[in-house]
Amino acid sequence: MPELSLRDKILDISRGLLLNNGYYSISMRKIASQVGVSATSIYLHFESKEHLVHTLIEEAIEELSTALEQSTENKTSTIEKFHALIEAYMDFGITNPEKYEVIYMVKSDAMGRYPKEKFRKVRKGFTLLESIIREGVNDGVMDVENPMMAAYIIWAQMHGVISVILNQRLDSRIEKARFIEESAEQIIQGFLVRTTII
Amino acid sequence: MPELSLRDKILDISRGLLLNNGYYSISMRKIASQVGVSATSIYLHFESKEHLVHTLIEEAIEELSTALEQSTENKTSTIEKFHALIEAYMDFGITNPEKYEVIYMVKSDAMGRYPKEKFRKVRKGFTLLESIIREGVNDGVMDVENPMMAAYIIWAQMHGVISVILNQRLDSRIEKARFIEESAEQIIQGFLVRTTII
Amino acid sequence: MPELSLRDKILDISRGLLLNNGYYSISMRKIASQVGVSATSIYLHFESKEHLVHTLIEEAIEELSTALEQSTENKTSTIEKFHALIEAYMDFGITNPEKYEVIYMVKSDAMGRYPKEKFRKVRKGFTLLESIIREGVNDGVMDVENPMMAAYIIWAQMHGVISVILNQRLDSRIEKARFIEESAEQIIQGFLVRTTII
Amino acid sequence: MPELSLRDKILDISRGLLLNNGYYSISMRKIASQVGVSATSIYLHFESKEHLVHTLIEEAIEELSTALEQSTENKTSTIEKFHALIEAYMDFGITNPEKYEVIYMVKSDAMGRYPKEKFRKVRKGFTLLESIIREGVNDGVMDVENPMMAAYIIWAQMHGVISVILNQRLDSRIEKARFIEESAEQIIQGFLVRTTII
DNA sequence: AATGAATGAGTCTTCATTCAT
DNA sequence: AATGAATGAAGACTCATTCAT
Repeated sequence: MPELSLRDKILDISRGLLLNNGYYSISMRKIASQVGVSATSIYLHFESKEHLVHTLIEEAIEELSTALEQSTENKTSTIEKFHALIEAYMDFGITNPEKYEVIYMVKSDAMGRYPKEKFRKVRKGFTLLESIIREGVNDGVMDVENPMMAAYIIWAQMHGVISVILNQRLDSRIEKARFIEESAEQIIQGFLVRTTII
Repeated sequence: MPELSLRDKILDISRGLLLNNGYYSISMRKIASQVGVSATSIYLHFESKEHLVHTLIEEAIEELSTALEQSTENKTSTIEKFHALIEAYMDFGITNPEKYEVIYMVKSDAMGRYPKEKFRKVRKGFTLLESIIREGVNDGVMDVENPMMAAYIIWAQMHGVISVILNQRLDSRIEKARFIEESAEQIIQGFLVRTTII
Repeated sequence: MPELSLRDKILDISRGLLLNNGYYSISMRKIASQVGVSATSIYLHFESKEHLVHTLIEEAIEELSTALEQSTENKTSTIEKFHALIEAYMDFGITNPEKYEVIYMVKSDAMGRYPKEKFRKVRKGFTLLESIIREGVNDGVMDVENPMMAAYIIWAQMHGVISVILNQRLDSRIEKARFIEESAEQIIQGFLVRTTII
Repeated sequence: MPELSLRDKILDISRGLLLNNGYYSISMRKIASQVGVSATSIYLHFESKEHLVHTLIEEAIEELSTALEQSTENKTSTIEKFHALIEAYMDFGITNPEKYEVIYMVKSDAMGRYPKEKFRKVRKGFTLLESIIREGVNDGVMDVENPMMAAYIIWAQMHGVISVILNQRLDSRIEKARFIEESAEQIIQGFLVRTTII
């Protein structure tokens, strides 16, 4: 039974607290008190609040990135990869709300700018999507003029769908699972060649 | 040229500051200092920080709501209305970033719950979209099973597109205007009947 | 139907508010808001918060003083006067809690020292008590060595009884009216000559 | 010579400041500045101003309670106990003005209600007085109809005497010590059987 | 590896008072 | 006689951080 290290406990609690209200919603005291240690102890693992939050962001990016890469690994056809990648992204957002939102906190003026070079890793998943699209175009299964643009549009749409769910903006009459499924389908179909059956 | 009233100046500055980090990112002091008055003076116009933010939200909702309604007023065909509504929404988000984001701050646990009855107005624009879709289905120009679901998907997609832009996540190689245009087109096409020319 | 003047309304409200928590418990704003005028308006009648409170004290002292003097006016025997004075004092305290307590606020460091010369009027009632005692000693009905001392003791005892009641420290099993009555009787008897019947 | 702990210093200073004007007269800032620490430091020992004041009240009640109990411990006759208890109460009030007054601050609307169960301890001393009176009645040395009522009257009278002194209302021509002594005697005599020598 | 004590700066808010109208 | 706008000082309290142990 591997005990969570203090460092990881701190990250866990912080991530949870962060969800509510961004950078300002967490305080070293609150984290410490929830973890069950003194506030001072946090400084043994993170040199500042900013460092702590940066770590959080870094790990979330890393995890999302990995999830995206793995999703396509054992897929062969382009369409399958396309499907898998989109599903993986949506899945990550829905099942890891805190981690997903943390990635989108980077912007905040509150904390010192998140180092750009670290942020580049987010683009890895993005590049993957782009290359799948290119592949699809080559294969003749996807109908896209500008693959990079398409990748951005897809990403934006997925982000919108996840946001709506995470922010609990969905009408109660709509079933979450169906909404996700249909949204994904809608996004995907928008970029496939329309095979019209005469 | 009528001077902006102090009340309006306060709202303006607050809206700007709010962009950064939600409810906690603004402070009465910061607002006051930027406006150029004492912190106390704010209380002559707003009874509390919460009241101030609620006012901000209320005004933003009102404005978006109006923009959406007006957008379809002088349109005749369903398709035109559909186009117009989507364009109006995207436009509002892009040209009024602070107001757009303020509307999406409602959720925050930080401030006392935003009164539900006021929030209902947001849904007005939404209902408008839904009814246009129903109209389109009747007219045979839109291919939609569940109009409410479709409306939500459209809304989510638009929100995603706007978010990506407002959060400056767009690659510098992509031109903003084209991105908006193509995204809108993509969203719209996804719900129209595919008139296939054989 | 003589309308209360604004000045008097202010005094009335202030006196009520003062009851709770001394000098700091009232604020010009609260008074103004309860009276239904702007805070500024108070300054048309009182030059400062201190002046307002001083006025309150002055009027309360005046009123108590008058009540004590009148109580003995139509009494003939010394014993009757003694009884009347004690009853009047207790009565004033019980029926005018705010006024009674205001008199005892003088001490407070919070406001500028209440001018001593004005405070002297309190002593008028006191002197009256003392002279009645002297009279009683002369008449042979009161058994007192040092009249001034006796007057102080009587006064202190009455103050204690009133305080206990005003501060709601009385056990609920004790009836207020009986407590007052018996206390008064106890105080009085303590200073009368014991006429022992053999 | 053990240095006073910061906690105790804070309590000491607070008690002194409290004398002036009740709950509102003390401020965390004032206390801190007099103690010579930052205002923040107070919060290391007391979680709030209310908690601080409650502690003050609790300790004062405790101390008075103990003093009263001890006063009668090595006394044998009822009269002795009666004397001792009254003397102890008066003594406590005169020698610990701040502590005495703190006990009587409980009422204040300003702070959150002082927990009733803690306040019950005040009544312990009171019950002691009542039982001594009952004993005296049994022994035939005290002339009292209703012991509880008598206890309240005695308590009220003592409180009056102490208040007069603490509020510096005593005429300068009257010697404090004699006033206390004579008041006590007056109170005591009022409840003893009058042993008349024919 | 961990903590209690300490603090300066900042949080929202209330206060008495002034001034122009 | 009355007020709205304005403000500096002060209120309780929280924060991130440091330091000695």
